Amino acid sequence: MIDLSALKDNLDEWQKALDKRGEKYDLKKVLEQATKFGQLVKELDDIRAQQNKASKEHNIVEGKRLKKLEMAKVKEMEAPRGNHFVGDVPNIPLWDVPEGRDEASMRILETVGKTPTIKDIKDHIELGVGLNILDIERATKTSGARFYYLKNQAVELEFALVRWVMDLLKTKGFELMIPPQMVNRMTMDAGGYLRKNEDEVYQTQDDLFLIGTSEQSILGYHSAEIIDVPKRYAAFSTCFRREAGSYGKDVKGIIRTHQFDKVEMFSFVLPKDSEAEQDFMNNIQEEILQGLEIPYRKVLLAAGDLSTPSAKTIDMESWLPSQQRYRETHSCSNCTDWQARRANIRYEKGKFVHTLNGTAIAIGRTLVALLENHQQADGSVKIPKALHAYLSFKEIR
RNA sequence: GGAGAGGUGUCCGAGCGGCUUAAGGAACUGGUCUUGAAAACCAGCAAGGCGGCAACGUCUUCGUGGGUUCGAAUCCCACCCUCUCCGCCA
Repeated sequence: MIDLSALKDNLDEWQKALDKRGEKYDLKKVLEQATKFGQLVKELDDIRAQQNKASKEHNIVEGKRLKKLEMAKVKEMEAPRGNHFVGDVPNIPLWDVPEGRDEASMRILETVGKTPTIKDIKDHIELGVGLNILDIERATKTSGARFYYLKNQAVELEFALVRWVMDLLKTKGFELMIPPQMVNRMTMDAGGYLRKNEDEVYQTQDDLFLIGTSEQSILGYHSAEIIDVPKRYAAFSTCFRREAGSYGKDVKGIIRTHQFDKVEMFSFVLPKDSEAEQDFMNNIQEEILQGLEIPYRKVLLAAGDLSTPSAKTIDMESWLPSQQRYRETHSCSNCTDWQARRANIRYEKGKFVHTLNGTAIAIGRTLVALLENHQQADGSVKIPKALHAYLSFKEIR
């Protein structure tokens, strides 16, 4: 949630920044509605004060009169929410986030690694199926589109990747975590993944939601607490995404699926440290990609591509030979105080922390990049050196 | 899933329609005393919102959400969670 008192002082500036997202939010009206709501709260408080006094004096007649007033006021307050509700406003993009959306507007910050020259490029499906480490067709039988079975060396490879990354993050000062993969409504909403994003998450009949990223459960871990910062967590979890609205996109293969495993980094920091923390996370992501010997580029997302809670997002896009283009495998967002306000996480009384989240490794897409970039002419795949200590084989064939 | 017992401030714990402004302990903070510490004694001590420079005022919060009532920690309904026992289970 955005800071209303800060909004008052920065109305024009914030409106300009928010407009970069390309969505229409009228902050002036948001402020007006919030102010009006604040007045109603005050009026209600006054009525209640009188009413409490009357009850204390056992003044039944006056009490009855005030109760009617109170109920009317409550009704009045329930009505206007909606149109310009402050809770619906996404985070305000930081100053250096470019305007617009999609490829044309994002800023490529850096391109690292030499893209491999491969004759007769095979895509990850052909490679994976040929090596008997991936089965998508049978997953369609059991579960439908956008699911897959990992098999044999791919399974070992996943465990090796997770273990390698966890070891690395431990040395970087992260606490390791395996969080709940279902969270309640309050936790999901604090993260910013309900309301207009609700069709993206799976819901159960018990009003629990399957997490789309462990970001959601880690945020909730410290909700309503005053904590010492910085605090850093590295969490392994399966992630579930409905992928509603992405019909036709990436239908083939395992680039966009309903379920995948991921190690996520999450930091709670002082407001003044959040920019540096994003650099810190980016550096780790680059260390991981370099360790995997995958060519990548670093991209500053445009405002229109930001998720609701994010004020600034930097992606790492890995080279995919079969598509001859870079595709997102890592993402890192500075959510400033937006999630912390909703989850009520402070570093001292009345002062909210900043939260950041970043992919350490997302198995599905990383597997795609690994298979395709390290494929050999005979259909086998070389394993990068960094993982050798974690595996009993140096190639998949 | 079944049966029973519970969920009260940092913790323990009383309260079961208006004497609660949530008793009483413990812990914590300050003070007296002491060479120092402990003990003893005195005082302070929940969080959040709103108004105010402040003193202060006011509202909300006794697992959560509804309801009854002028008035609810207390009564009613639903749900959640914890503990004990049984069943089931990786």
